[in-house]
Amino acid sequence: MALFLSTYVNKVDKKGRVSVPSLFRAALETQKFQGIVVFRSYKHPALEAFGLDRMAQLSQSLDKNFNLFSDTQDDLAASIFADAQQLGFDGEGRITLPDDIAAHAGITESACFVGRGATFQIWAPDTFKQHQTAARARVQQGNVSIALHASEAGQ
Amino acid sequence: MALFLSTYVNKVDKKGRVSVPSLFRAALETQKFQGIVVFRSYKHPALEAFGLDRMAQLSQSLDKNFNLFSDTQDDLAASIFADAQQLGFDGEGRITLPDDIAAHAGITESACFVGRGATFQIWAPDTFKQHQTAARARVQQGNVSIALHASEAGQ
DNA sequence: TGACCACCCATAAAATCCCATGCTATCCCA
DNA sequence: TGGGATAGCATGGGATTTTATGGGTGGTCA
Repeated sequence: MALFLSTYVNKVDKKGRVSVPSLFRAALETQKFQGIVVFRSYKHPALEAFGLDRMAQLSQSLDKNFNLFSDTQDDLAASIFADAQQLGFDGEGRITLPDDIAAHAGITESACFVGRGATFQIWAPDTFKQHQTAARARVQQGNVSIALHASEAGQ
Repeated sequence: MALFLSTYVNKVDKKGRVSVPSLFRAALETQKFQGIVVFRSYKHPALEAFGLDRMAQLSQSLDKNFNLFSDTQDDLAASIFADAQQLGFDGEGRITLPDDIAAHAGITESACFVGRGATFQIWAPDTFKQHQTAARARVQQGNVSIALHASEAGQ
């Protein structure tokens, strides 16, 4: 399964193209569709992204557990599928960000690719810097125990 | 499962390369990705490190239920996965420490690899010496419970 | 026709590979 | 037991390749 780590800032050129970081591409190279799926985050001024395989998985899980999800989550899922776009890599491993999607994240000159394990996000660099600082502070203040527990359970 | 023991100090060359101690490499040699994952410690001016397999497991354990909706997970992901870097070994078993990561630990000329069992840490040698001395002093003062607690929590 | 898109090629910077060297610890044999 | 040979490891520097980035071109579809 794909694993996305680290943070990369790449430039967006006049045509709206951005290089997807090489290691992210490597994490997806076993998939049939050479590209990514992107949709607007409902919670942040950012984009959520991952491989097409995972989108198929998400679809299955929602389908199977139809009754288990709340109406809210159901609506969320629906909006995700409606909003999502498949963006294929060009020969150099770039994608072209559609305008509306880029606008939601405030992306203009450069885009920040943020690994989140099984998925990643795309932010405007400045916006992400603020978000990350705040998130790190919250983790330091209280919820470290969860992180340590998960880490110890891992191996 | 990987096991990291003992402490080694190795030099960082002009290009930012450091040899990973041979026994640490041996502990990872069964893994597909020949290299390590490194991220900034929350508690110390040091780096946390382990194999990619362990990171994948951590990702899975956080990801079990397609939890796109949890705030806590959001913060954790932003501070662990986004911060982590995959550093591959070169032909001689070295990694290249990125500047920002090295700066967090104050590493310049040499790096100190500290085995911690399933994981290890990377410190600036002097900083680690002080840290170790301080920890020992706490024990000598009789405040054993605090010392033990600190040690268990991720020193 | 004109906007858009999928390919193709060029280039500079950065990461990676490759080979050489010295040191140390280990082995081997007299 | 001593001393030379040997193998593994850390280290250094040059060469090569990958990556990100920029621009061009021809085809496609409205």
